[in-house]
Amino acid sequence: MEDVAERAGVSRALVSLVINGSPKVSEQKRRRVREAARALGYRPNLMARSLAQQRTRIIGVLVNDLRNPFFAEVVEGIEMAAESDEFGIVVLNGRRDRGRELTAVETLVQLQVEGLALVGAQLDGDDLDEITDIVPTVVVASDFGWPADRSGADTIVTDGRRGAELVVEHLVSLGHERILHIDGAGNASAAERRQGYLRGMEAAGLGELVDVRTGGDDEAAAFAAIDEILAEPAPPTAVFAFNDLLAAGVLDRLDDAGVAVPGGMSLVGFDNTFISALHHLALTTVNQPRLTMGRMAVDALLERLNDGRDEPVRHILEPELVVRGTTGPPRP
Amino acid sequence: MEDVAERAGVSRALVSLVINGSPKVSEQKRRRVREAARALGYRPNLMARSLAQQRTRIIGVLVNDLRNPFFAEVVEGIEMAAESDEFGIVVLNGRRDRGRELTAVETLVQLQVEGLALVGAQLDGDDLDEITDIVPTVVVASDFGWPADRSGADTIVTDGRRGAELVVEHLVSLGHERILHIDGAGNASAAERRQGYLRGMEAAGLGELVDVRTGGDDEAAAFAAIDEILAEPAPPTAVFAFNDLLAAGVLDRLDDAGVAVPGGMSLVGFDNTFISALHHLALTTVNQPRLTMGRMAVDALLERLNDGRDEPVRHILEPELVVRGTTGPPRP
DNA sequence: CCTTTGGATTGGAGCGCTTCAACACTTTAT
DNA sequence: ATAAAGTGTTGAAGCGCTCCAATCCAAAGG
Repeated sequence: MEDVAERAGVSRALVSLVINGSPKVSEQKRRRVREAARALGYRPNLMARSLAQQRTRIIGVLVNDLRNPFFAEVVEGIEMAAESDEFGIVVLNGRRDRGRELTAVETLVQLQVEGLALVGAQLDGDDLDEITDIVPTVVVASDFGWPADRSGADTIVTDGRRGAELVVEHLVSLGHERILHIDGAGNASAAERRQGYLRGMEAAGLGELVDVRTGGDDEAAAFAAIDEILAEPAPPTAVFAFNDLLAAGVLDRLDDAGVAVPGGMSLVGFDNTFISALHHLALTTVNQPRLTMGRMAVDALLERLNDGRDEPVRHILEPELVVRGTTGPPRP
Repeated sequence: MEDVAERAGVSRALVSLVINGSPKVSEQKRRRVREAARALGYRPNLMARSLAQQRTRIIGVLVNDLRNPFFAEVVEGIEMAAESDEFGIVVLNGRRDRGRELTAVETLVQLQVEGLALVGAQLDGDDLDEITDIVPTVVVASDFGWPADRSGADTIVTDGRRGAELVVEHLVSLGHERILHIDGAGNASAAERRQGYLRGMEAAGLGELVDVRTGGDDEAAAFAAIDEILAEPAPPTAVFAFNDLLAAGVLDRLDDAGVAVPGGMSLVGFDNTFISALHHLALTTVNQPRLTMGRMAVDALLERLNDGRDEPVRHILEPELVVRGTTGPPRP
């Protein structure tokens, strides 16, 4: 910067003004500075700038698992929204490990991010509590709910309970009764969906037939559960899986076992990732508006940053059932 | 930091030493500093540290498209490798837009990243050339090749040409002759694979039957091409798609048209993403060792950073054909 | 007892930038 | 003509940290 100033015959301060597009600089000097900068290949040091400015214009994003297309798309939504508000984002990947998530958050905080978006985080309420004290935080696509969440974090979720109810209603309307739920185990959204399933079953008068098995959040997690139920005397006629990835795993296993879908078994996923749309899978699922969620997350953060909002906010989006080819009437 | 020093009754310099785990600090003071830091909730400012230290220990990652699971996994590989070498990474998403890629690189450079990994970048040789002058760069999963790449960048790729040859050989061995290639359009790896296809066809004495159509890199890109060929009098008996995503799109379209796979048409993808492994797709494809690629990318950067290597290096990994269920003998 | 030695500690300069008060110079009002 | 009010420009302080050279102190050696 020194060099640029010298070459342009001005002070360092003036260079700074030009770089930052200040209006109060004469055209002439502006040109000369621009030219000198180009000639010297000058690029401002973002670290130094942030330090001096006392702000970074960076939003930190912690994502549960980058390989899950659902999360990847939420992140894209956040990225696009941030970009339009002239914020940058730094994405860190928790890789499904709470410990890693914790250190990632620590890194982001030390990086001085101005806001934090936790996408599908596995942290617990205490963690969240601490984090919120340090930096404006929005929780996306996972719900700590009350009382776990006594923090000041904002929340952007699709209503997992409602989504699950929609699934059950759909299956019931097709005539299913023995509906199995393979859940998301410890996953942050698992509890909500499980609850929705239970309520849906109750509401349909199927409380007796409730059956929940432990799953997880990827293809492999479903195998054991499916093997189990197929070995039983009266297997369910429909399976509601925690998410699309899991559902894909279920489909594979049913395939192996020679069970037709939906002829022998109906199957529903959750998230409406592009996978479910592949015709060969044509998975009935529940849509979550990912891009909107990203947008809302950034907006929530910005309201705190710019408008000084202080009270936490919860946005609960409506899920939408997407009926495709893996659901049909129960086998006789 | 000032406050911590005061509370612990030491100088700021000492606090710095403790935070950075210097061995030359008495146990007693170390404890007092630690305690003061905790009591005050002190967290070092990474920006300030980097500025003072004149290094960031950050590797910048520019990724072509986060939604493509292939890239997501390469990024994970880079992340894991970086982590084990005590580097952080900052991931920016080009979202398939060269302009965005350019500004992303600019941002990363200004962030003072110590190395740059371009994953599937669409930049051209000139761009790359400029970038390499500024920061150590490794190109992963896309190959600019000579002479486009006269830069000093390192390259980590799976041999796309060889991979494509393997595909053709496999199809030929099954008895196919009319083999169509739907390419990756402007995608950075498209040229290599196209070339491999051409060479494979030539080698099999099928030069006359070569047929390449323009595709892209996601599901939708294949639709037009498939509609085209199905309308022709003598459609091919096998399709080799640029990547798995594209292949999934092809599969969908064939499905719509009532063409059985592999009965009516054989189909091969590329990348061996988890999608191809889904039994319902069971896509024959070509594997790329993603985690290894990430590891090698980081190693390449570190060799430049630590060992002062100066000459560009090219690592070309062996692709591996993964035969699944979408390939079989041609229809009669 | 005084000097050496070596480990522990500290002051202060410096990293590259922003920003604010102060200054120089024009233009306008009086 | 002089004061007042702009315009453009600059010097210097400060952002939070690191790190070097200098200093301090206690133990060891003579």
